[in-house]
Amino acid sequence: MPRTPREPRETRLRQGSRQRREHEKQELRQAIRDAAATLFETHGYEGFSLRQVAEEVGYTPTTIYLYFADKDALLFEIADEGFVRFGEQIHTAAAAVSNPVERLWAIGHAYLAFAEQNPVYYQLMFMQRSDFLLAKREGERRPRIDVLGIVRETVQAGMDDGLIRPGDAATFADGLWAVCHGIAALRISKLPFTAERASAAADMTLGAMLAGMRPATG
Amino acid sequence: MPRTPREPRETRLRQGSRQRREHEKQELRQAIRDAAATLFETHGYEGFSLRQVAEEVGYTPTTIYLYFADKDALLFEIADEGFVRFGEQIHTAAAAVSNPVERLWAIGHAYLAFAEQNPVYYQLMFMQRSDFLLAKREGERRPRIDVLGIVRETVQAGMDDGLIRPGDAATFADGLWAVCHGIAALRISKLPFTAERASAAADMTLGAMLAGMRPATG
Amino acid sequence: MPRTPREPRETRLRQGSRQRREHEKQELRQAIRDAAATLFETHGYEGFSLRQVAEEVGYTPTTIYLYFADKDALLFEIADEGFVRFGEQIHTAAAAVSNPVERLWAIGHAYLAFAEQNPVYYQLMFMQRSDFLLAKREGERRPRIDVLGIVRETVQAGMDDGLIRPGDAATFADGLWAVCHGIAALRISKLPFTAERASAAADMTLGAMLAGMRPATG
Amino acid sequence: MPRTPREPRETRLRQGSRQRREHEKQELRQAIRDAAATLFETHGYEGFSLRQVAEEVGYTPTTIYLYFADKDALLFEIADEGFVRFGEQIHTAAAAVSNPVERLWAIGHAYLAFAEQNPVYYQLMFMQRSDFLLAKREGERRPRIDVLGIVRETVQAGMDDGLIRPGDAATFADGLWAVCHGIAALRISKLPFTAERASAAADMTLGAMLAGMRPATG
DNA sequence: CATGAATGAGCATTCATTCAT
DNA sequence: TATGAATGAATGCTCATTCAT
Repeated sequence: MPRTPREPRETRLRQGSRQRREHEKQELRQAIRDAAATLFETHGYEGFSLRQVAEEVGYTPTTIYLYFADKDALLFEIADEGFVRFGEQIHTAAAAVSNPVERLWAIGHAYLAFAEQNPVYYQLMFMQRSDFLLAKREGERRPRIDVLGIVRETVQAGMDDGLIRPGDAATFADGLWAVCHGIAALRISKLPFTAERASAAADMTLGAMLAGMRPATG
Repeated sequence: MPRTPREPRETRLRQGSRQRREHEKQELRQAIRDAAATLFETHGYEGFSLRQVAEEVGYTPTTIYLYFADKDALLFEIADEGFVRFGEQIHTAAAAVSNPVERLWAIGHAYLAFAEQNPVYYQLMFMQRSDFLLAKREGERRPRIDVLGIVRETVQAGMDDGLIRPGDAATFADGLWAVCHGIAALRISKLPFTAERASAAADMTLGAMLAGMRPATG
Repeated sequence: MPRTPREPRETRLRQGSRQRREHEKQELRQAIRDAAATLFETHGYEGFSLRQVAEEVGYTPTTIYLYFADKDALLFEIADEGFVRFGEQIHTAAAAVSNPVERLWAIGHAYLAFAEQNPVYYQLMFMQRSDFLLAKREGERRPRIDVLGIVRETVQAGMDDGLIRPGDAATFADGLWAVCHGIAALRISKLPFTAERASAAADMTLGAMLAGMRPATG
Repeated sequence: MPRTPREPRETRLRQGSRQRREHEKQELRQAIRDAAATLFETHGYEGFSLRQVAEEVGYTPTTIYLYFADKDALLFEIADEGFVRFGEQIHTAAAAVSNPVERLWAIGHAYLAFAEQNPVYYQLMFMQRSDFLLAKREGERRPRIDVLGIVRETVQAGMDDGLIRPGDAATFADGLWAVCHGIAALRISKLPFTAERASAAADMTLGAMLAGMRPATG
């Protein structure tokens, strides 16, 4: 068996060490994000400070700046992570059904499920720092899924198929967004909306808009 | 850098105090509230500080504490005033029409008009400090109008009259609230929703829920 | 003896107390200025911080802001004090002699004496924060003496009297200023200029400009 | 506020490092010095930081310490370079004329020209860090030209030739230095001295000292 | 009723420097 | 030779709040 030429030992070590370090680095980076999200949840957007994040992860405030350029960059990255996850979940839900109306139901439920399960992210993405939503960053990492675009297309398809009363698809999509956002926001704002009550209101409202089609899920 | 040196805060305060004699004793409380409301509307929730309120009314920060327990109490009164105005506007709009469906249309439009015209208040009341919504403070002065209750009753009346498809009136009311809040919140969060687009989405969605009844107002 | 009507005791007390307080206030204010000047001398302009000033006077950094609006205001006030003292000393020296050339000698010596005796002030006024020199403040306390103007007038008088070779009085005045500033600045910059050496150079140079007139003072 | 989030410092550094391969090993020291000088000229004394220098040359801050003991050492080299250039320019100007008085004129103008064209250097060398002027560091590379010595010798020659009124040559030289430094410093301190006004004052004053000899240049 | 004086906690950010690798 | 990770010390400034008067 021909001996596979190997890198000298030292090089291997160095590479291994580099990988490990890179790994540790990514871990701390994630730890910072997590701590930030936690604190964000605890103290709210206003009472969220880099110092506390640093203390939470057990590092000096200065250290945070080794991983994130500034407070905004950290927040943006959290939001960005949220956008990606959000887009994926919506996309997955939408892809599971083909009938336009059922797909809109699915999207609506996925939207609300995301907000329910990730209130911190949702809050940052759509309530506190909605400016991130459109911010074009230089180093934009992963392409974001255009949720509103998907909804519009689906609405248009539904109208074309005669499943949805004809009208302006964009406006209809906006309406769907508003409904979902309204319910999510009321939930997050800790208004006296139990999950069940929110769910009932959502089904009721979406049902009215989608003309009595039964929800695809639950 | 040739920055014109500022006077220390104290001096600035003293100058402000010259303007104050106009206020009679008991009017001070109201003056504080007014100044607070103005500043709040100008600087928003985060940029709202007791010191600035004090400076604005021409009194010492300490003095504020003679009239309000703390910053939160003052903030609560601002919100409270918002709730009162909000309730009045909704009530007025609702009282103008008797047909239940038309009344719901009217309420919806009044709701959105309030949010559009008083975004800072709306934000405080329903987004930033929604905990105020139900908080019963000792100093609660005027009884608030129970908007959601009115909506529920109106929905129930509509169902009773056969104008609205039978169902749970409370849930229907929640749905209406969610629609309105969703649109208001998207507007306020500066998402790319022009007033026109928001209006169209509102009419579209309310229209779907209220089964094609025409809006009472343009 | 008619009893001089007196203020009620309480009022007298209050006034006394107010005066005392005002006095204490002015004392602390001066203490801050002094501490600032000291630190400025020790650490230089760059290494001069409000926190250190606070520590020096034994108060919290916050307290400084009760007396000065910000760092710049404190520095400005120190410089301002310097300008006043500077102007007075120059003016006094100038007023003591009437012959224009002797007066210029006197002014020159007074200038250098001020710089020698108040290096911190001189440095702030003419080297580090020369922007203060022309800054128009709202609350300008005392009118500053226009030293350069006096020099110009005196030069002009000297030229009119045939004591100084005819020419542009303003340019001549600028030259005198440059000479004095040069010597003062070299001294302050701790260049290897003993006081004697500086004094000799000053007399030599002024002597050349003022055509062999003997210095009015030592 | 929709601020485009920055990359963390580390990432920025890594990008810079791509450009670096061009530097050969031993040239790095010079590269650092060059970058430092540029940054120093751009940001001035206070705004000059090792991190920025490192970023500029595409290396880690730590690396700088392999070439320079600390920030001060790097700063010293910048000043040193300034002293060399300064000495060369003065020397060149002085060598161009042989008559002592003309030579002094030439030196004076060269002095002021250097200050005018390299204000940041002049400031560092003669105002901010005049302690460097005499400091003998180990790494002192090129012998500096003894400008003051040249001036003294030239003055002495002028006195010997009967062109300058007899007196102490060293004191006369000090006076010339003071005049030039005064004008340069007033210019640099941004006092309201236009270049023309400074030039006129210089010619006036030097003229008085050098007894009416015409300037060698312009 | 109102103030003046003062505080302690907090904030984002930058910097020079060190140490193990 | 060079780096990556981390730190500790600063800085200017603002804020809500307290306490004695």
